[in-house]
Amino acid sequence: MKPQKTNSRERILIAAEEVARNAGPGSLSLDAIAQRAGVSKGGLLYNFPTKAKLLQGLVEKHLEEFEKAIDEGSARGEPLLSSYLRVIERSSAEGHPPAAWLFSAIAEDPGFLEPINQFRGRLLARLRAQGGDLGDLLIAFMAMEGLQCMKLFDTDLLSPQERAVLLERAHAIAAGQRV
Amino acid sequence: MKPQKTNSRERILIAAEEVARNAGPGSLSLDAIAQRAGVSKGGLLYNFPTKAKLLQGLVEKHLEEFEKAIDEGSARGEPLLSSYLRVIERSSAEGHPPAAWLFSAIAEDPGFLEPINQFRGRLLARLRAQGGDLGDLLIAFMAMEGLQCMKLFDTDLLSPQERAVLLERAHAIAAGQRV
DNA sequence: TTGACATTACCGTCCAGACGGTACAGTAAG
DNA sequence: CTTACTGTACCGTCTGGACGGTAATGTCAA
Repeated sequence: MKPQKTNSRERILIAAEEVARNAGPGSLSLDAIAQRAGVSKGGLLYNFPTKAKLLQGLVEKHLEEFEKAIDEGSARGEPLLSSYLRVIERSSAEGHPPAAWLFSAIAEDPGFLEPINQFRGRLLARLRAQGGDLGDLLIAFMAMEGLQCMKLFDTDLLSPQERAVLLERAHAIAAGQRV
Repeated sequence: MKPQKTNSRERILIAAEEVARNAGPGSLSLDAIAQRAGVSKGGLLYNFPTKAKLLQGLVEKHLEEFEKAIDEGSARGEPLLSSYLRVIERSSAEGHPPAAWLFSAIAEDPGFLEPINQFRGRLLARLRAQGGDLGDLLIAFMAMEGLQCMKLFDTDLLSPQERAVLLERAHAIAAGQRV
């Protein structure tokens, strides 16, 4: 036997995302996740003692990845709004998996939204602190929220050209920011 | 006996919204809805033969209300974007119940999003047809989508002043449209 | 006017299945 | 001896939905 140490956690988290995406958020059961992860149910519950902990793990994982992606650009001296824009842009363009698991989490307990909302609140606070025209900032920020939301709902209202126009406009606004 | 005819349907729909809001989207069970609506489970299933039909009823009801609210302003010669803006504004300001039931519906079957997405697609098409600067239109539209999404998640990232600034900006953009 | 019957609009109970979680014995690697 | 599991068996609960009633209302012929 080859116990893969604690990176079973990662496998389980990824399996959960896949199950939610393929079988629908309503079919995100522990059995299904365990099977997909190639782990016994006992093993799953060894890593995540409850379903709530597992969902929390999903939320944290995604928040960490998102933050890392933003700080990456920020470290390169990019304006924060531009970093945010770029991350949204990339995840919006790539066939990135829509976070179907989020719907499971919210259905289970709307409290899972709190860390996400806090994260978004902190991000907006950092943006506000960078100065520039408030109206410009807000409309660009909210438009990006709208884009992300569209992705979450797996919709594509905008044509590629339109998305390009929108992002160009947002980038122009971001360029007006002080770094 | 006083069978309240078909307006039991309405009562059930409203009860479902309340249950989802109060007990959480994960607790939206037929029993809970029936109890809240003051109807037996059998009675509920008489009006909505399956849970899916009930959720479909919720989607349709909301889409109808939304469309009515928009057309109301449109009939007064308002630019379409302004109507849309006004509806979002009002529902965003009022302590309007966040549509927690939507999460139940999506968890049950992501297909429930389709009529909603189609509706939004039609709305955007109508907006495009009105002319005006595409970048302006898109950024205002997406910002409103973002606002609506925030409401759905029951978050309030923006202060009242900020929301005012945002809406003023959006209205300015809408004013540039031909009627 | 009245009785017969059909329809409508519900009631209340029951059930099979799924789900989260527990318990526990075993096992292989370090 | 501990860590990191596997595998199976099981439990209590909840849920959607099927089903068999039943009272009020509507219809229509005699």
